[in-house]
Amino acid sequence: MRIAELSRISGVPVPTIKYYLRENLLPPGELTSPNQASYDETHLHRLRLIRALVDLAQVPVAGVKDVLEGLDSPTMPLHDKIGRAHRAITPQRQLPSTSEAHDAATTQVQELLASRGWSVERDAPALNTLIETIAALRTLHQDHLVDFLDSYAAAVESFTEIEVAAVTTRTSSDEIAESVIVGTILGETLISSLRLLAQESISAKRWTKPAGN
Amino acid sequence: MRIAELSRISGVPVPTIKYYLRENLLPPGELTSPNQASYDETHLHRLRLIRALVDLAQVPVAGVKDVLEGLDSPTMPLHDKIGRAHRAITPQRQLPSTSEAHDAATTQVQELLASRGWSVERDAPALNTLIETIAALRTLHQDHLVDFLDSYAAAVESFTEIEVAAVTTRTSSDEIAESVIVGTILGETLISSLRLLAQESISAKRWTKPAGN
DNA sequence: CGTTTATGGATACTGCTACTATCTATCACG
DNA sequence: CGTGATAGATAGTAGCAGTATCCATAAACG
Repeated sequence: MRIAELSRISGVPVPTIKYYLRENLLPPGELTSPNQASYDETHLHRLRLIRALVDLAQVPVAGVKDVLEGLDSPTMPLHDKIGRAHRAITPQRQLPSTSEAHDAATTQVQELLASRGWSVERDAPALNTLIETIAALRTLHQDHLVDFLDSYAAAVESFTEIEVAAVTTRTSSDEIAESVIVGTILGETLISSLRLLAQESISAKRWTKPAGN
Repeated sequence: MRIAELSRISGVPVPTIKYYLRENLLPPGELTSPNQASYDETHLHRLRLIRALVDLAQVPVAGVKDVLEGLDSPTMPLHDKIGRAHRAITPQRQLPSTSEAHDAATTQVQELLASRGWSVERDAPALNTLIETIAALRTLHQDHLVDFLDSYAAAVESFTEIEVAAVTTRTSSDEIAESVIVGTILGETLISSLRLLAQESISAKRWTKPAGN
C-alpha cells in the first residue's frame, strides 16, 4: 500500500508518518522507484504501536524510539529490552542532594526490597522515583499512604504475577518481547485507568451523599 | 521569610517561584511594603506540593492549577475535587470515530463495571482511556492482558480499599481533601514505581540466566 | 547616610517537543 | 500528456515550562 492508504487506515496524518520515518520510528517502505515506496502490514502494526505508546501511554517520541530499537534488535537480551521500556516511562530525575527525608525513604525502600525478596539493580529507574515519592509524601505529611507500602507492594506483586502468567502463555519467542514491552507500558495505562474508575465509584458512594466537604 | 529563603529551602529557583505566583499556583505573600512580601509555612508546603505533582507525577502546570483551585475551594464537594484530580492526570483524548475494536472494548468495559458493581459517570475521564487501551491492546494482538482484566480489576480494588482505609484514619475534614488528592495522584506514581520494580526483579530472575530472547 | 543587594511586578525571551507546511523532482495513472 | 500523489529535504509552528531582563523601590550594611 502507499502512504495515503497507510494514513487512511491508521488515522495518522501523512506528514506525521513522514515525521516518524525521519525519526526512524518507522522503517522506510520498500522503494519501487525513487519516489514511490510501498508499505505493508508490518508498517501498519508498527504505526499502531507508536500511536498507542505516544497517545495512550504518554511516552515521549524519543522514548518510543529507544523502545523500538530494543524490540528490533535480534541480539539484545529481553531483560535489557525491558530496561529500555522502563526508562522510557520513568523520566530521568536529577538527584536532589541527599536530604533527611530522602535518606529515610531510601532506607525504607531497601527494607521493602529485602522483605519482599525483590532484587533490582541500584540504578533501576523506578528506584529513584519510588524513593522521591515516599520522601515527598512524608514531607507533605501524608505518611498514611507510606504506612501501607507493604500492602501496596503485595497487591502489585499479584499484578505482575498475572502478567508473567499471561505472557508465558505465548510461547513464540519472537512475540514474547513485544508482548512484555507492550504489557509493561500499556499495562500501566490499563491499571491506572482501572484504579481511577474504582476510586470514582467508591468516592461517589462515600462522598456525594453525606456532603463531607 | 522572603522569597530567597523560600527558594533556598524548597530548592525551587526564584524565577520559577515568581512564575508560579503569576500563574496563581501559589498565593501571593503578604505585602509589607510595595515591593516586599513575606511568605510562611503554608507557601512552603504549597510549593512542595506543586513540585511533587509536577516533577514526580508529571502533571502539567495547568492541571496542577485546577487541582489546587479545587483544594482551595471551601464549598466544592470532595467528589468534585477528586474529579479535578482525575482530569489532571488523564489527558483529554479526542474520540476516534467508533471503530470495531472500540465498540467491542466499550462493551467489555460496561460488563466489567457491571460485574464489579462499579458505578461511574459515563463521561469519567478514565473510562475513555480504559476503552482506548483495551482496543489498542486487541488491535496489537495482545489480547492476553485483556483476558485478565477481571483479575486486574480485583487487585486494583484492593488498592483502593487500602487507600480509603488509610484516608479515613485522618478524620480532620480540612486535611481529608488534600489527603485524597495527593493519595490519588502521588499514589499512582507510587504504584507505578512498585510495579516496575517487581517486574524488574522477576525479569532478572527469569530472563537473564536462560537467555530467553 | 550612602551604597550595595534583594524584591515585586511586568514584559520579553528561550529551549524543547511534536508535529506541520512547503518545496522540488520525479512518477503513476487515466 | 496532464493531473495528482510521492519521497526526501528543509523550514516553520504551537504549546509548554520556565528564564531573563528591567524598573522602581526597599532592606541591609558599613
